[in-house]
Amino acid sequence: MAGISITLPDGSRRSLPHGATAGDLAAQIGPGLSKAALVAEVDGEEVDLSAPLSEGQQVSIITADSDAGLTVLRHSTAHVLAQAVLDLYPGATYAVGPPIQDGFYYDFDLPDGATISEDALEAIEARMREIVAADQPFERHEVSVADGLELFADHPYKREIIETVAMAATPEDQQAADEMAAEVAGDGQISYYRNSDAFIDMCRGPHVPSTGRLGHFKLMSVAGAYWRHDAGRPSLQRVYGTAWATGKDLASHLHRLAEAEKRDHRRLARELDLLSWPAELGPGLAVWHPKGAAVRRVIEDYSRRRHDEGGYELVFTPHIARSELWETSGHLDFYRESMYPPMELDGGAYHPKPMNCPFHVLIYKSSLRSYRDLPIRMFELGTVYRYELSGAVHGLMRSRGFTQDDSHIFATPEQAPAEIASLVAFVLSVLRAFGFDSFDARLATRPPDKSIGGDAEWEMATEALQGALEAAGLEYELDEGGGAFYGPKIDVDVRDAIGRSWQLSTIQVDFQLPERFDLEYAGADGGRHRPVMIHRALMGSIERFFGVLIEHYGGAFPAWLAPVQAVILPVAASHCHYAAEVEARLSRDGFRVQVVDAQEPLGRRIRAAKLQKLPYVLVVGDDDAAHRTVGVNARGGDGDERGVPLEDFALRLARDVDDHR
RNA sequence: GCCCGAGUAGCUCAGUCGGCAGAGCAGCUGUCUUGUAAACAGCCGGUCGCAGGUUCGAUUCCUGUCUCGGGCUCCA
Repeated sequence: MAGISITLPDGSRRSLPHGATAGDLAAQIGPGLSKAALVAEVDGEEVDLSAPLSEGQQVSIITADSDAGLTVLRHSTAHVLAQAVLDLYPGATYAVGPPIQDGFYYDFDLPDGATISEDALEAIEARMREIVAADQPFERHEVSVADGLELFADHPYKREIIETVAMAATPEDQQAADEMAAEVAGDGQISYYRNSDAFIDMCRGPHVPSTGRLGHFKLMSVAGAYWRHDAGRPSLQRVYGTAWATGKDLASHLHRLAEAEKRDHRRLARELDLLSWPAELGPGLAVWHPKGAAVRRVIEDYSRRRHDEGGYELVFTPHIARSELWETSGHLDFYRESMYPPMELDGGAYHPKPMNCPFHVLIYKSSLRSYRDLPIRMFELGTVYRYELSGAVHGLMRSRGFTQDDSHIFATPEQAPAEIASLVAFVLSVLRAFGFDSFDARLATRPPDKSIGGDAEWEMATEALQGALEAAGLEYELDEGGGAFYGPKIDVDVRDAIGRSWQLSTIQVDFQLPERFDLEYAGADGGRHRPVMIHRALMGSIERFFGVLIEHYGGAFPAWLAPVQAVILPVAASHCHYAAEVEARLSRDGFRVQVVDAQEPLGRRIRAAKLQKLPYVLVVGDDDAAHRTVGVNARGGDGDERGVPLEDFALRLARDVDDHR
């Protein structure tokens, strides 16, 4: 009897009877794999386990251990969510439900504008568990476009997807169609999955064999979302969920979320008295309390010092400027909706600045520059104001007023590559100083449609950025066409202590502003030439950087950053005098220390200090006063050290600060 | 800006099916004088986010509005 022969990922071959499916193959390989198998990859394409195999194919069985398997699992769970919602809300219709990071969502439109409340999630989840318990098969079917339209006659969003995919006429349609194809099928056929008499969903697939394979999920939240991202289209009810391969993975994900919530900088900002957002100021505007300001000062001082050492010159510029400046710079053209409106006075219109660049350009233009002067590196902690959508502001991470650690480098085209190369190293060095050691970078290249500058310039700049990334040994993603219209850029994200990614740094080459402001330098040939301008924000904004630092450290700042480095606790009132002496001694070296007098029991004061997450609690009593020592209780240490000579502690703290611990 | 949800003491949160507003922590005062994560007692503390409406009466119901949270969009 003739069979077929297929190849496994390890290169080995297997024979199977005609008509055998990927599921049969998994079963032949072993019962463990058969049980774990979710879908298969056949000649590079993911298919259902029920798909028949044919001669000569490359087949690998995908389980939930892989990202691909997990994605399928989440996608299938989204289908179960849709089934449950359509079941529980008669008349509801569904839009799209893709897998996303950590889980999935599904968008619904409920009859009469009804909404799904968070309280309803429990009931939906319960229905989902029934569907899982019923172990319904995901059966794949394919029909023609016409039949598909009929099948989904009651579901306008699905019909729209079919129509968009099937009838893409213009390139715009084609783009929309490509996006939606992920939800459907291809090749003139509409694929859908049926997992009970009552429920079908259009989908390209593949899916797990049956709902019984799912189960480690949890519905998380409800939100509004527009159909096809368009504010003019209906607003849908989006239900978010998380799904994992095992209960253990799910539990650890939920644990991570709980940890992240504990680290939320808005919560810690209040608990540690760092800053607040008075409603009186308006959204996205914070006031820095003394303790937050103390940390900010360390951050800024460090930044200034590094820039001094790096050959930058510090500048200051005002917060508002005439609208003419913003016309010249082009901001009023392409950035107006993010700018605060003008203040009219003295016959002029003044806008708060959304960026510092034009000011630095004017400093450059204040005199004729020679090639001998270049590169000129200007640095400013420049506060800018941007009108962010009210729904977009988020603590320190997204605010309406913030201070950029902003640099603009003016260089000859020949100097630009070396400048860029040193910039990447500079950026990483400063970020590392703040305890970040894991980075993700993106190189964004020339947009295909419209951009300014010559091909040679773009190529030079892009190569320089790329070379800089490689020289720094930084892995990066290529964002083809993702650059600004005025130049290519590198964005650097840092990973924090619990693995989350934050965009901080950006290095952008700009061919535009030098043109717009007609910047020149006198070259060695005596002729006038156009300099290249490089924008660079390293921390991005001091506010966001501080927010990321708070969450990275969970509020437990290393000694060099901590707003209070040590609190000094006299055991009893009789030790207050010595405590003051210790305070004076440590303050003399510039340390940030505080005495808390003995009006409350020692244990209570220790607890209060610990809750403030201070690096050191120093306890001083009779023995210490007699021998000029301190009792040292270090954060994270096991227990306390008694009788530490005061001078030794001062040295230890100094070392911590030097080493950025 | 849009969708959903929430605003009660400085903080975390109860509560009022429309009828004098509650706790813990924090703060203050007193007692205690303390050696490594919460001493004891008492006190203060609220236009129940704001403005209208309905009602004999609104913190509670309705409308509007502001702020916050989760999303969409956008971004440092």
